[in-house]
Amino acid sequence: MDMDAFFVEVELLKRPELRGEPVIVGGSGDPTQRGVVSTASYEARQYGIGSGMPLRTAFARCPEAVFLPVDYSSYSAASRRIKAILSKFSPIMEDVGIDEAYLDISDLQETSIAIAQSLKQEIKSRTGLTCSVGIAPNKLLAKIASDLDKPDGLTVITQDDIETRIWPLPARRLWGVGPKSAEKLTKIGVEKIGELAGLPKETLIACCGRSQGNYLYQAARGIDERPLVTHRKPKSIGRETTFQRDVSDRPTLEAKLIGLTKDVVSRMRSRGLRAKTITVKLRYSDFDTHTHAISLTTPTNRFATIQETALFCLSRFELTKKVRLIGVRVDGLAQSPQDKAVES
DNA sequence: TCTGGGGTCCTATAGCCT
DNA sequence: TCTGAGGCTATAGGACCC
Repeated sequence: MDMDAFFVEVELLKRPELRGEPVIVGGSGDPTQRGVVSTASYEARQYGIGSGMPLRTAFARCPEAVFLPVDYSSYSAASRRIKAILSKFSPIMEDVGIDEAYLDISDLQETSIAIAQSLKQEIKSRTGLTCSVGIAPNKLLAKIASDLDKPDGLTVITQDDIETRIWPLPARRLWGVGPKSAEKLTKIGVEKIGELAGLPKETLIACCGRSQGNYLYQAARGIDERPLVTHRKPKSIGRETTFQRDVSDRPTLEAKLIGLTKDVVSRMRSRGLRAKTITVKLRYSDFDTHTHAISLTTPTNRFATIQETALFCLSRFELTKKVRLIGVRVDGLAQSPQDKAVES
């Protein structure tokens, strides 16, 4: 299940008079500031505007569009209501970000189509939002199916449909094939998923590496044995921010880093976690991006320690270029001892 | 004037150990 | 004692996803 133009649709619930207009949700909502498009309404997409595009570019393409700031907390609230509805249909649910989920309905009595229809109906009546559903034997195919008939779609794909409906699609439509891999595949003459399926595994491994090569070999045949992951432990927590204007002085970077670190530590604590490794990231004005990391001997949630470590990581950077982004991230997460006791 | 912010996973390399 | 293979961990970078 994949929500349609999710951020935009949630905004339209608050501002119904905007329906039918090109609406763009992204950044601070000010297209003269730095930021990118999170979601564009279907009207805005007609101007060639899509996710990830700089807001300034979107504005150049469609100055009459309505630009709105990202209001993450209201999307989270809507997401929670939707996930609650979904989980009533099947307890075997995998969350995929804020607006997607996989449901395992293998063991249910009703037909898949009937389940999908009532699920769509219930989401629509309870939240006013539409979604698109893909029904298939595995996650890979379900994901592609959900995308074939957007918005408000319902698509069934079976093993027998692979040659006729999957093979004609561009390889880029496979999960895990982004711009770089698509480019590599083009170089060996592959545009469509069907062409991928025509190549020996060794060729794909030579092209894309062991892990992705094996994956592509299976994926092109519609094979995907990955189970649904119903419970996930966080592996890392981070905060990063892009300055409105590039920064060249250390004190400004240090002050911002301390603020970001406070935020990270408070999120760690609220989840009862300690971290072993602290990584600081800088992106320079030319988009060159570097990190420095330090691992502690023992995981901690102590602010002073994490801040000191982050500042030390920052001190290892040479500031020969202006900085556009700074971030801090912690990983090697472990449950805090007292929470462990509570848990067991 | 380009290019967010939250993440996960993979790969390459270097150092250390057996 | 020397050399090399292989495993493991830490680090850095990069691709990708929503």
